[in-house]
Amino acid sequence: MSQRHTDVTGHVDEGQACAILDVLNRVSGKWSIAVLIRTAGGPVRFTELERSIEGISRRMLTLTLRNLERDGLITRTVYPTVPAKVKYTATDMARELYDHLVGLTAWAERHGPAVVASRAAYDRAAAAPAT
Amino acid sequence: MSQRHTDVTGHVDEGQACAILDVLNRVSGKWSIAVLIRTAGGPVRFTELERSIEGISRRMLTLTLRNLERDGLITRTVYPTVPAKVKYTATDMARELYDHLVGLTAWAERHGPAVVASRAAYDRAAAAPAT
DNA sequence: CGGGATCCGGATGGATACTG
DNA sequence: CAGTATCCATCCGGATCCCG
Repeated sequence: MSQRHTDVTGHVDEGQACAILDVLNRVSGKWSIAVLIRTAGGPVRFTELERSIEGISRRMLTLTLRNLERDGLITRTVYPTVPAKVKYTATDMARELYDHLVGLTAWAERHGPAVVASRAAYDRAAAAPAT
Repeated sequence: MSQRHTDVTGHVDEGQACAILDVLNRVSGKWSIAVLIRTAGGPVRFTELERSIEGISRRMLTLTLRNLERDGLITRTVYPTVPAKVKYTATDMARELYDHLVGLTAWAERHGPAVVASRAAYDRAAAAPAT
């Protein structure tokens, strides 16, 4: 993992793809990023997340939190009060990761329209009869 | 899409997550990145890809290429020779995207071990009996 | 050679009812 | 409040056969 992945020609080897794919799979879940965003600013409670994420089910929120916690991207803190209280916070590692993801957003904003257009054109061509 | 997604406090809104997720889903396929890497250097033939990607099936290669083409990330060129010949090349847009993905690799290399460790610790704790 | 069509299994994600 | 358990729909990816 500490070896270089590019040679003098700038060519990239297969390991590169694996590394990228690995981190990608970690956050490519439908809700992972939403959770990361909301926990990056400090501790947030379960219900807070459930209400703010709009559309997420209890189950998916739990699963997402579990996976992120497992990977060390968020920390879970339980307050043993009478009505149980749990807060989640993104770790520094996660915040750093998120910064990189923001770089992707820049790309999305620059080329998003082009992608949409390309897609529309492609679909139109595919739907076009032989005529 | 051209609006800013962060306010003065640095807080991020929901649109941000959608934008990231959008581009993420585009390349999070199991083979997309592998194809992108190989086509970034110039035109590559279908069979070339099939042999170099090792483990990919004809179907998945086709599907991956189709999706990337649809999104305008690769261009497809058909040479109407007797045995049909087709070449694929990553577009500039795709190369730019790939550059951002490389940034994620840096993160993966820095924190990969930590993630693996965290995961192992988590699993060990989960497997531990009540004793 | 470069695909398309079909079938299939596993993983992913959603809805909801139940619980400490 | 913060989950867990269960059931179900969908999608992704693989294998295989067929076609121009």
